[in-house]
Amino acid sequence: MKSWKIFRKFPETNLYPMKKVTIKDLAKALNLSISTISRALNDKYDINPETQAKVLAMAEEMGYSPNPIAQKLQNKKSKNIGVVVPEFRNAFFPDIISGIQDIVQPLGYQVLITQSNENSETELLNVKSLYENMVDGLIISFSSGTTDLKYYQQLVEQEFPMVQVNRVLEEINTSKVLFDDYSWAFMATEHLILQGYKNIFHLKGPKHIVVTKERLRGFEGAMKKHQLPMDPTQIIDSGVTIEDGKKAMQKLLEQGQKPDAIFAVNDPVALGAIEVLKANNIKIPNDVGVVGFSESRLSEVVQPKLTTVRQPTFEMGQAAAKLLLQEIESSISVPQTVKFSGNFKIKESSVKLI
Amino acid sequence: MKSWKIFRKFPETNLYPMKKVTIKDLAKALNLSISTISRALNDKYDINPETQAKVLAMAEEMGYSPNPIAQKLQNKKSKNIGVVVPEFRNAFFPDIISGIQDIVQPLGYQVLITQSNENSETELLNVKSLYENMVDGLIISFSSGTTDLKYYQQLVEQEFPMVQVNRVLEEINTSKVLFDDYSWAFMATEHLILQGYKNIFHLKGPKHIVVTKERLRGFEGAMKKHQLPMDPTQIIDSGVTIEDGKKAMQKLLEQGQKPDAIFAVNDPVALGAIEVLKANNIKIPNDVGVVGFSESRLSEVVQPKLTTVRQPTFEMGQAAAKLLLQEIESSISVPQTVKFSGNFKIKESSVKLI
DNA sequence: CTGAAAGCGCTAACAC
DNA sequence: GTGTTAGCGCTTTCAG
Repeated sequence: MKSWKIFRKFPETNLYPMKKVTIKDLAKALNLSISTISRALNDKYDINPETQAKVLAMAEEMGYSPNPIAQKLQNKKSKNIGVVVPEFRNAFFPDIISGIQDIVQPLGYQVLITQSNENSETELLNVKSLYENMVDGLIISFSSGTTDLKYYQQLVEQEFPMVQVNRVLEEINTSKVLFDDYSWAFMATEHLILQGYKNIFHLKGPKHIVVTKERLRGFEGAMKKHQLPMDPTQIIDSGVTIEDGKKAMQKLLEQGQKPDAIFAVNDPVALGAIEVLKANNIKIPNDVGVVGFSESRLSEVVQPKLTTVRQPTFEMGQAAAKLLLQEIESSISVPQTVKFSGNFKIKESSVKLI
Repeated sequence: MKSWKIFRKFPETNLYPMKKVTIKDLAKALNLSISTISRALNDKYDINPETQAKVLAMAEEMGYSPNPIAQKLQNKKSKNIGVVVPEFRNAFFPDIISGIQDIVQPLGYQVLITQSNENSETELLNVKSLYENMVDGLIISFSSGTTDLKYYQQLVEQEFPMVQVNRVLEEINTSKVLFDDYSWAFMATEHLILQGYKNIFHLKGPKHIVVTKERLRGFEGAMKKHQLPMDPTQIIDSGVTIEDGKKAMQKLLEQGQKPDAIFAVNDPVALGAIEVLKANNIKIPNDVGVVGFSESRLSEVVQPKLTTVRQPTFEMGQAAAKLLLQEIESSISVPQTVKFSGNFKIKESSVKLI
């Protein structure tokens, strides 16, 4: 077993490589007690400035750096925050994470990222591990299939700082950062309607995800507002990947359905649909208009360019981080919900050419 | 300051929520010494099976789970492994991470992921934090600009388990997991040549990255083999993003250059080039052929579909994890280099239509 | 087979 | 101002 315990002494320098230097070593070197060292290092009020200067100098010289493990054991605080996301194959969560880091790093917090592959068990393991490793708080976005909330509920009861982003579970009472999926799905659908499309189909995402439900609701709302006939067959179960989009579109065509527009739950699904449409020689946007919902950077690349709702992922990450820090650093904290707006990128896929 | 110290007692259950239960509590409950408890929990040889059974049962009942922080402080082992990547906006590193998790999780290791945004300072912070938090080993892929290797060299000297993937630094003597960029760049270029393209340009990546150099070398090798004239102006400095590709292509056209094919350092750059070509009404593949190098899932989406080299990212992650575990769990370990092969996806962008 | 005691590196009363 | 001491939760000698 090669382990941390191996520290070879280098005769040339007579130094142990890297941080073997502890507070004790400093104490010995300066003929002071370890508590004095600790006080100096932590800039306590009851330390003689001169002593402190000496200690700091020596610490520098000997390359001292504190052992965060020992500090955690003592303080029950780590200056680490944990992040749990279901996937990062799309740009969505990576961007959120960047936003989190942007806020948190300047304040000296370290971000530990964990990915659950849309698997609830892995997710639970990740959360437990993060928690037991004493992160000061958690930013979490749940996997699509998570139903066993016991552990999470316990964390909440215990007032463990936590905020949910995007893949939110209503039942868990923490601060939440959301995108206003309803309104923007409404708008996206309305855009199609205003462009003259009438027989609009929605390729729907996984059932239990709130985001999915909201986008569906937005779709239905817009259809209703404009009194377009709507039939359950216009809502197609799909998923979140290009593959899912392909399958859904394929099935739709095989069943002889004739949509004149598609509102997809997200961009990858929209792209899958586009691919199938193109393969079947159906022209976009003239035969069929398509609108997506950004979760990736794909919309810019596909031809025709995809009309889509852009979400401020980076800012959502920032918001989540701010809420979490607030909760970590203050004793009272009421769960808040922040809902973000996006913007609508109208491109070729939904504007008929004359 | 809300902190870990807050544990409210729930009168209904008379239980402290979650793991407040320590080895001590178990000892008290069973009237045994803490060392006996520890032995039982750790399945030591010198424990009475019956005692052990009792302890285990009680641990279960009281919902005991060990405090990993305390264990680390004692053992200097954490069953955590740290991962440092420069970015995860492309699918490349996420896929590698999935591969790592695939190997490591079944063995009870937890993966701590860290992202440096191509920033060497953040990278160093991440590594330090991971190291000080006593991960058992590190899988690292360096940022493009990293030049200060002191800290990393120290880690190596200290025989801290470490393996490099993809963004490798020659000077750092650890196991390495690589893709055979040279051969596949060679092959990609040769493919263009065999398709009849002659005036082939290479959109090159960032200078100091080995991967970039290897792909350039492959390009040059193939050109030389087929005795195609090659001029320094055929090698264009670019970057790694779509934007970089656009700029490079734009500049190239503005300078009046007339390539009949492009070999791009990666897919995003290829896509950028394609976009500019299309905008200038240059037909792909007939006027200009394009080949990329997969680092994303974009190649499937663009039109025309992009010929590209696919890298076995998941497997590379697995390999890195295996090497690292080997190093962690055995005392002797000679740095090894594993070089992966990929496969070549020939699509529309490089096959002239007749 | 089990218990007592030391110690991992650090912080925080409590003395002086 | 500084030193002494205890203790965070755990593992590991060392006795018995």
